[in-house]
Amino acid sequence: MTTLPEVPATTGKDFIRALIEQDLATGRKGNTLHTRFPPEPNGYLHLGHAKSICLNFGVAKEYNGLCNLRFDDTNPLKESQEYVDSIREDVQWLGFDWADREYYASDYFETLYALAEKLIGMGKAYVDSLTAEEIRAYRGNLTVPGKESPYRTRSVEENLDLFRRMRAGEFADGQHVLRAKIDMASPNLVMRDPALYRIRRTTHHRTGDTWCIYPMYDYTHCISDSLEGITHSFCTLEFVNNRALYDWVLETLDLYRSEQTEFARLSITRTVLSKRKLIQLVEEGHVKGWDDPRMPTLSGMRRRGVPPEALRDFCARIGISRAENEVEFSMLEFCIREALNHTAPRGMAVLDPIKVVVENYPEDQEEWFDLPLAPDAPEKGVRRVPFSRELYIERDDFMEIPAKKFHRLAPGQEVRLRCAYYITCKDVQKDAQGNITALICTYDPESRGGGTPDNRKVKGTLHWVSARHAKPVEVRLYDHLFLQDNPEDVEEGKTFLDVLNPDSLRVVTGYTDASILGMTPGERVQFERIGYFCVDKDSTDGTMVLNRTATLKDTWAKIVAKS
RNA sequence: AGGGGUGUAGCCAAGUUGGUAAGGCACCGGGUUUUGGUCCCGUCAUCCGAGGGUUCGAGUCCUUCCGCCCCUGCCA
Repeated sequence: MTTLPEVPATTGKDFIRALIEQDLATGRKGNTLHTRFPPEPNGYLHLGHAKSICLNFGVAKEYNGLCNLRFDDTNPLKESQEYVDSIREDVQWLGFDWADREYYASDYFETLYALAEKLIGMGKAYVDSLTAEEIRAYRGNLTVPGKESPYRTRSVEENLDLFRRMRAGEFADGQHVLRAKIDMASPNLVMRDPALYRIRRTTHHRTGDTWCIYPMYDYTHCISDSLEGITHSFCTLEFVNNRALYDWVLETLDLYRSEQTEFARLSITRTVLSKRKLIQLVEEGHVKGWDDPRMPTLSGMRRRGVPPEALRDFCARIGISRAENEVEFSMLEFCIREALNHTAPRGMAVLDPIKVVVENYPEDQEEWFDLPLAPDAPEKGVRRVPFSRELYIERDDFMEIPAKKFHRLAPGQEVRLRCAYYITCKDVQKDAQGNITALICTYDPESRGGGTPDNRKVKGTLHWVSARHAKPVEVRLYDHLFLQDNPEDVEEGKTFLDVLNPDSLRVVTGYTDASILGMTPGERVQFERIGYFCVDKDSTDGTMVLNRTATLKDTWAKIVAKS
């Protein structure tokens, strides 16, 4: 028997997985894949990060490699422990584990500093004393090459002395900066003597006041990757230009060559994902916090009731490529429903009640019906729901003058109450203003359980709640935060805030049976014919609060919309 | 304008030595159904940003052009 060389089946895979398989097959980067997820702790993680997390941790898992969690904490002005904590929680919640490989760029400050001195010694870095404005002016622009700083020719000794004194705190913020000596005429602006270190007298959330100089991203990231033995360093497309510097630093310093590969960042219709805009939504009070269920943050979606597997599935479905993209929100919605359909137990609740009086049902009688928790898996058991003479059904499940194809309740029409009885509407009661106050119906005792001996068909099945047993709950109905697909696409003088959806949150009182009250925060339920809901942490002993995670697909609404 | 990236259906996205356009979402049509949910089946690119060329044959090779995105932080 002959063993043919393994030909990596790269077809159908995204370009990153194809790259990995090839590298693993050729041994070009060794035999163990090592990636990292490198967030800056300056905000909460959102859907865009989920794509990166699923990529980095995902490929590590698929190819038997490792993925580190590394905080890119080089700018103490914007970073804080609060963000570190939320990030750790969110990555874990998404379902990934970094074991003991939790690193911080700040762990490498001492090494980074030593390597900077080495660069100076090699004549590859110098201390510049130009002001920030001057540096900007000297940089030139897209078409005009930059000019060299007059301080570019300082001796190694002078540079070393100055740099050490920068560290020692002898200078004011902004007085000096350490720059790489590369090429002020490079067509790639990133290579025009980029800053490596700046002076910043700010307390760092981890290193405290140990340092008053902090390394820049471009210098820190590649070295951190290298020190951790990262084989593949994935980042988004806006860093393509920075790759030249990433490679320059590692090559010049003769360090292990981690390799950067870029992919397109995620954008989704009806939402914004830029950190700046997300912060603005929170700070200006357009939402109630980072974990507001309308936010595209992982904490927001978690609170909304979105299961982590839905997000992982979503990331798998959208794929990875280098083309700019804007994924339709419906794709996410599909993944959420798909995950919830299999896992959320069923229940019944009426959100906009109208009373039904079953006039031939004994006033003092009550009975209990079994509602399957999972219609497609009867073995999962049932929910016992009480039935009595007076019930609530949904207001829009009744039409006095039924529209075409409307097969719910209407005068003279018979419908099924889910798992209970068939009822027929006999009369409509109204108040002085003409508002419907109650529907007088009769039931067919033969239809107990929702079917009849004569196998008579009814066209509609309605959800219901026994009025006497109904428990009020606060229901928060969420809708898109923005009115248009692309919230950034606004006319001159307007911003994304001008297209905020004023009805993104509607709070109503819903009615359900007592079994629902036993649920605890985070628990999910599908209210049949309405949608998926999740118990909110705002729930108290007195009132339960439910967040609507997603509606069910509504074919009837579509028919109505068309006519 | 200099450098870089990218263009396959409404959206995402496969397509790796050139051989005659995967899959998913959405949409539309039909079936099943005690959720107008789920599930099932079917339709949906004579065409791959545009033009020219090479070839028996091109989304794939060559060439010209066009669109969109990124880069002028002591942010990441």
